[in-house]
Amino acid sequence: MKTNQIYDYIERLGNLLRTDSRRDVAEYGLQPIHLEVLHYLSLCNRYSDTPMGVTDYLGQTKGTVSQTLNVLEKKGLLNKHPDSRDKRMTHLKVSSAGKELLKTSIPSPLFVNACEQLTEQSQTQAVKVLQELLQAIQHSNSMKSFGICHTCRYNHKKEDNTYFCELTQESLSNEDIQLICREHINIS
Amino acid sequence: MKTNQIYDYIERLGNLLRTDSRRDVAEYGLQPIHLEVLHYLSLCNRYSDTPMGVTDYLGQTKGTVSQTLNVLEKKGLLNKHPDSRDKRMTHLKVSSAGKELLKTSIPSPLFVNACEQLTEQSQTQAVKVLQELLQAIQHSNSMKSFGICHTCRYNHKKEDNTYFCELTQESLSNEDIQLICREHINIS
DNA sequence: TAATTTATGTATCGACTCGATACTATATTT
DNA sequence: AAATATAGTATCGAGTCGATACATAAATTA
Repeated sequence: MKTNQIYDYIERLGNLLRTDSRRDVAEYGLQPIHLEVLHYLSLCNRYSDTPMGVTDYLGQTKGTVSQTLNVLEKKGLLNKHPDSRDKRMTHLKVSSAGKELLKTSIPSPLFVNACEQLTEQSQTQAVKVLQELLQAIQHSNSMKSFGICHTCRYNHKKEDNTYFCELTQESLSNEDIQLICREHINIS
Repeated sequence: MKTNQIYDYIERLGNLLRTDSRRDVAEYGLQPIHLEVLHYLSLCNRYSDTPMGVTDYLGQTKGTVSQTLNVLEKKGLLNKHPDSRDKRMTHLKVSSAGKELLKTSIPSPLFVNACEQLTEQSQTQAVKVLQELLQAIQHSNSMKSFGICHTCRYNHKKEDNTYFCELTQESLSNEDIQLICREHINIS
């Protein structure tokens, strides 16, 4: 069992990335959490781009998330769009300024420098191992997985090469199925 | 290049661990950062157990660290010992209550659950890959490595099987060389 | 030796996160 | 139609964090 070693490395890496992120976004008057929210919103699908989606993903309370979103909106990094059917819901779209910020800050320059030093083989192994670890954490603690449609139980490929979600009963495009979803449940 | 994928996984894992840690230590009236400080102090050697050591490790300002340490001292999780030679310095020792807290909280139950699901081979690979990644980050950004003596340029094994640090010019015991050091510089 | 510079650490302030609580409004269920 | 569940907001207090200013001790230099 190498639990301790692995934990220490993950904790250390997470700390370094967070510290670096703090330094990086300070000039925009932002906090690490703001960048993480934008990052999530840039990756998730239309079922998941709501305050509750962010709440589930980041594991904070909805009140906290509400405040964070207000900051992002005031800074013009985010736009709110009321849902047309369910008037309780709000969809959150990253603005062009927000996308610009993400482009320069994620992945952090610190991290890009480092990854370039690794061999292609090491990188492939890293992806595999990290994915395995993340899935183990999510599965053994019955957490939401926030995966993409490709690995989701609800996703069906239709004869015309488009996709269909059994949960929402909606067709999904090729772009759709590459986004992460808060309703995602692993196939296996 | 899998930079984006690897970054996303590390960020996600770091977030999950941090969120879990927040929930975990809340009942003691603590924050994630407090546990991280205690964790560091439980792993570092006598050259590194000072407020400046913590400052370098966590990448915060010394003012911030000073406050954090006061909280830990007030809670009885930490004791301060003035250095006998250099009167500017203070050594920080985790108290027995602090050690007890660490034992139950690190690694987090969430993480232990997950690691037990991984094969021995996966764990070995994880350690290897994460170590490689961490070293790449530290090296390509000329950061301090905070490694243990075994991998340090300053460390020499003597004929009687004890160790000697060329930097501090002091003998080191078998226990000493398993602790992390803020002066550590990789051999290679 | 004396003066200067550097290093360690503390104190205080303002901006901000975060959770808790209370609240409104809309959907859904009974 | 009434009760309940869901999505989101508003506000408060405790606490992090960086910046600035400050005190003391050590190291360097003149």
